[in-house]
Amino acid sequence: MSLNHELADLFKTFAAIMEIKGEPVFKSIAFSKVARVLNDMTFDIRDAVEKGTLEDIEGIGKSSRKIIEEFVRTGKSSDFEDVAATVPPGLIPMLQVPGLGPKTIALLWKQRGVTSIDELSKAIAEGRLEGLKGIGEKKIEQIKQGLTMREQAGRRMGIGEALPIAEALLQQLRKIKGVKQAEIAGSLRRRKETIGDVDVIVGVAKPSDMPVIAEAFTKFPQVDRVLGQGESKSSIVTESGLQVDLRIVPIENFGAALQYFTGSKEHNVKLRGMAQEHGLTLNEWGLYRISDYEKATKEPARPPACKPIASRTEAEVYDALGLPYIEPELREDRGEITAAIEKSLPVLISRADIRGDLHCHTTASDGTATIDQMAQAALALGYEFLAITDHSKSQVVANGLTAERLFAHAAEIRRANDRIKGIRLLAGCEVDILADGHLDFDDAVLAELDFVVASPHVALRQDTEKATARILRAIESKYVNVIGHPTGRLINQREGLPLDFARIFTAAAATGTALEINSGYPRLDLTDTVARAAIGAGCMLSINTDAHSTDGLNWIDYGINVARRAWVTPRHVINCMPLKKLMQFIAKKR
DNA sequence: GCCGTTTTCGGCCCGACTGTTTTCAGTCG
Repeated sequence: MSLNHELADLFKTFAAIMEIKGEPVFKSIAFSKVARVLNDMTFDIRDAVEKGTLEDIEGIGKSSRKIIEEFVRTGKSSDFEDVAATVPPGLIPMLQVPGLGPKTIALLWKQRGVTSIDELSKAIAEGRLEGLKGIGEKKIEQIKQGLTMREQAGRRMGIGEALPIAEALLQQLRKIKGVKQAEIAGSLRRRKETIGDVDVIVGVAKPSDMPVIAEAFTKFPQVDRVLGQGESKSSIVTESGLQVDLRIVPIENFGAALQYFTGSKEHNVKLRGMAQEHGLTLNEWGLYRISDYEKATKEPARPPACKPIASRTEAEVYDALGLPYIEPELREDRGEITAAIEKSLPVLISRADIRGDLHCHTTASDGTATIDQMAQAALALGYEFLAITDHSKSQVVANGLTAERLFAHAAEIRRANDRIKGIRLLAGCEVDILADGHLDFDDAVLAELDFVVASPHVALRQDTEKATARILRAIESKYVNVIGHPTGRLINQREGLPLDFARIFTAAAATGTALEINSGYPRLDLTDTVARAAIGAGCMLSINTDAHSTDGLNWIDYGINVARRAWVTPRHVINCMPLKKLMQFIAKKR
């Protein structure tokens, strides 16, 4: 784990301890924010310590600066250790149990001596929780369920699994009578790589339809169990273990609800702060004048009885706050609100900007489709070019090509290129970057190709120095056009190479080597924050599917999602270049 | 604890739901 992440964990734990100790809530919010900032950061926090610029980073103040400085110097924080010593460490994971919050945890600890999840289970089994003030029978049952849920849920689900499930539910919802509009909200709409649960918003014309729809939703065939159902809200868990929360609102309030539940929480906190500066208040029902809103009568699950300034669409809400529309993928409180105020939001890349795929496989190595089939599939997507990049010889399990087979394959790609009209096929290879940075083929072989992707596949547990030197060496090869899945990470499965990105970016930008956003799930490598730092450093990116079948080419959307979260525009991506410009990009490096 | 084109003090986002309660506390997103 990198130093940044170690520190982020420290601040996260620090914040949790403060919550349990009942310290003023804003203190723990402040430290949680420091944790988030550290997690999102793409440079080494050591750099800021050395330059003395720590306090220039938003969210880091005097206290957290001291903690970070001491930690960088000594590998520990005495402030943290002092506080941590006052609370049993087993209490912190208890915060992840649904239904258990800091107040209840403190109560269980002080009144019943419960100091860990295991002890909590035991205490419940032995009936030792009875007689606590504020904890009744139902609460105990809720905690019990929370404990089993936590065991089952474990980690967050990847977007590649969650999105298809959510979209199927959406289609079913749209067919229910009375549903005027239905959209995915939450982190899934922001296209985060993993999600905790799915939020779906439905707009209705008639309030009387709301409970009917809430109930119909709980009867969908893929529902495994119902967690709760109210007037305007239901919560279910699908057979695949995905929690889905449905909220139903009058269609007039749809935009405000969609905005509110899309988040992120941090983005919304900033927006609501802005609203207040204008004498307005923003909530899930709409944007209101504070004076109107305070006088209005309010009922649960119904909009307040006063006229909103904006509520029908998200665009109206942003507009009324004096902002242009902010794309969901940007709503992470990573500078998008400032950019919106300054009218400098990026025009994000979209599917229509992609002119071709530059990394895919055929039956020549481990793909399932032929050159012709892949070419036809690419044509059907409207592509102008496709690079066929089968594996090199080290990838024995993937039927990697020897130099002789590669030459024959390249000749076949070129014949296909002559035969198939309307698309340019590039004869390429995905060559292995070996552990020491050597490529799997020497220059004489690579010189025969039109296009080269170089990727790490083995030795993915190297330290930063070795791993960085390895990738740098590949970047220096004049035949390498793209570094494929640069870190080798797999979501929820493998950390990947701990690269020193600043050095990688400098070399990639200087040599004209593109860095890949691999669209294949669970790769999605580079990640959003790293890709954003890459374009900030002047690098070109390449968004590719690494498809092993014709269907695989459709995964491009997942790579585009990452790119959009990274503030990427078409001019940052070589797949958006017209063919002629792409060929110039390749030629320039040789 | 952090922050500041009204500021170095005094704010810091908001509502629904649940459970345990007669008016509120805690949790969640």
